[in-house]
Amino acid sequence: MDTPQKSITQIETPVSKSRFEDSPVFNYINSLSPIRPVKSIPNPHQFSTLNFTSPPSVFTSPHLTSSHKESRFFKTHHPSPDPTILVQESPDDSKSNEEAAAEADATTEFNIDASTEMEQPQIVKYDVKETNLDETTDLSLVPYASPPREENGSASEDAPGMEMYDNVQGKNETPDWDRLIADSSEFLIFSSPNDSEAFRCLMMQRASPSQAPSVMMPTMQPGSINEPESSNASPYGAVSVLHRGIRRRCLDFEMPGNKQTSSENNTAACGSSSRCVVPSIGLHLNALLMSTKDCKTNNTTHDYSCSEKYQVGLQGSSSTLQERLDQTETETREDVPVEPTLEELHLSSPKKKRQVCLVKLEAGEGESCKRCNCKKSKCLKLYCECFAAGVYCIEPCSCIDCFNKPIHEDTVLATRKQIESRNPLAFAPKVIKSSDLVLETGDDASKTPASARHKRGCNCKKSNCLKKYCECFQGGVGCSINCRCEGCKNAFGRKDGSAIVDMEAEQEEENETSGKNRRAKNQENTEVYLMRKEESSALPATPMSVYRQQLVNSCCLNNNTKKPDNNWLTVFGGGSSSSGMFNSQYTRKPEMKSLETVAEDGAEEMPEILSHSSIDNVNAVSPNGKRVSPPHLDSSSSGRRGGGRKLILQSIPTFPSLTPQH
DNA sequence: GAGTTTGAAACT
DNA sequence: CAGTTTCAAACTC
Repeated sequence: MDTPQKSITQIETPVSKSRFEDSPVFNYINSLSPIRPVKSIPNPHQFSTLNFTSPPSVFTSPHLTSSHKESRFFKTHHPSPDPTILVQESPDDSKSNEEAAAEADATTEFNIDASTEMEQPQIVKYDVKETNLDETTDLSLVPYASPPREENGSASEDAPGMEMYDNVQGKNETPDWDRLIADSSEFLIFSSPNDSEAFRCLMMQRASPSQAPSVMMPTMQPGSINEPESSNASPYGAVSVLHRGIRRRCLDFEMPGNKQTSSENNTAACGSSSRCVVPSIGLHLNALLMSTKDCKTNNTTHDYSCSEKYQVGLQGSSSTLQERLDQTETETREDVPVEPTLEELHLSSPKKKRQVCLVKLEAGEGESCKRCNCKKSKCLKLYCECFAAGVYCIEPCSCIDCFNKPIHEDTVLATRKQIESRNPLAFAPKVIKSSDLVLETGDDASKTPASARHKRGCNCKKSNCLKKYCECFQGGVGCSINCRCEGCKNAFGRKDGSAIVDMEAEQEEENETSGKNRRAKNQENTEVYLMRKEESSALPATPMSVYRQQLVNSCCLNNNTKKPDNNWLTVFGGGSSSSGMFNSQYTRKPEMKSLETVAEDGAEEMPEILSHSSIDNVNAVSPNGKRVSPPHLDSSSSGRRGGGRKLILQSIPTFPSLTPQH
């Protein structure tokens, strides 16, 4: 198996690059398109600062194979242009070459991960270009990838949103049409940034294929590791590097509104709890699968929500990107006031922050709000929710002696690696949230516990799986045969396979033996349950579903080329990488075919397919051996199969072993 | 907010 | 692999 290093070497080698560009295929492709290849800006320093000795991806995780991170790397970079950096840089072309070079270098550091030779030059070019963005440009409006386009590109009118690129980007560059198209669709996501940064983040995650590795890796640049996070004033070369790690984290949670004023307080925004509102992308697919709930929840409890605008945007038929852009910008500015409210809500006090988070979490936003309170684990154990979720601890965390920070990257990586070696699935989503539609369909599947399952099952003894102590319950899924719980009364589905119980009945039962407080708590649980149930019914209508599929697709497809083994992890972006910090989601169009083909039931189907498969495989490959027996919880699956839904397991990309291939 | 309970994670 | 300890979240008062 090719090591990333190998690939990198190949890629970075000028010879390799030129060879590629000179290849008949390349020439042929060029001849077919009016688009002219953009030569990378000659930059002698381009790779000079590269540090190829950067720690093995923590995330060694197999998905890190360079072959997977490439394509959209620049997107990862782009969507989250460090506002700080931008501010520091000259907004116009007056920027000195030196600065540009420096930026290019910084970018290149990121690009180490990239392995697509073809993109190499473009990446560099883009980034250099990026520095020329008018600082007044709302970053949120800048497409992840702002493919530079050729000066006289004649296709501008044909491609919606091209004007946008013109406005935002400089010219002279060749657009990568494939990317443009893809980006356009993604860009639409931002149609209403304020409506749901969660949504946006989800997409960012999706659009940040290399996020996983890059999350940590890029920040590992020498000299940056020990750089205090507050060192905004340091030369932006270092800052940019440093901030990349931070930004990664911030990015995921950063709210659109923050972006707006990013030039002023972007740094602060990084520490802002506002991020916490958003489902951290890249995180466990659980969050993705529950994402529709996010919208629902947001609609009722927050100012920003998933509105139909997304649908409009997604459909992309009624308005051009530019229009969407303008609208978005307007909306973004209009919604600015919302931010403070949320901020207040979250920052007023740690406790409060957490509470809000909890609400979110309960609503299914998953790890996005992970905030720990670790005191002894240094946030380097799975006890730490942040660490477990694959995200760095952030300011709102109340942890003590925390090592789960970008500056301790090495430690984090090492620890993570260690944990993964012990249990490759340690960082995989605990709950494989499948379609909640099961509750709705009414087919035999509904007679069985939710198809979603806790990966390993719970082991509750006293909570009866009715409290959040129970991971199944917390994950909003029913207990399964995998669970070793006692007295299971999981409202989402009992271990014994009985149908989802009526929460109200359960409630009554509980109330009879509980005091008021307890009743209130149960009410909370009930709400969670009901919300999820509601979500089920609304699932098909939510635009999120579309993205869910995209996300899932990326997750799956990205690992498509991996060796067959551990399908489950493949599905989830590769176990460890399913989490924000280590997540790797790539989009490889050609590889999407298989899954798309499978997804005959539409967007909603994908997660389910994956989930089912996942479940099967999870148990099959359970590293700790605790749950190696084939799951029998698939009575639901079979039921669904009978229901006309095709679950083609073999179509699911395989998953590479989490441990480095030898 | 302090203390208790709980069950996963880690350890032996 | 089972038993025990540690840990931090969830929960209670």
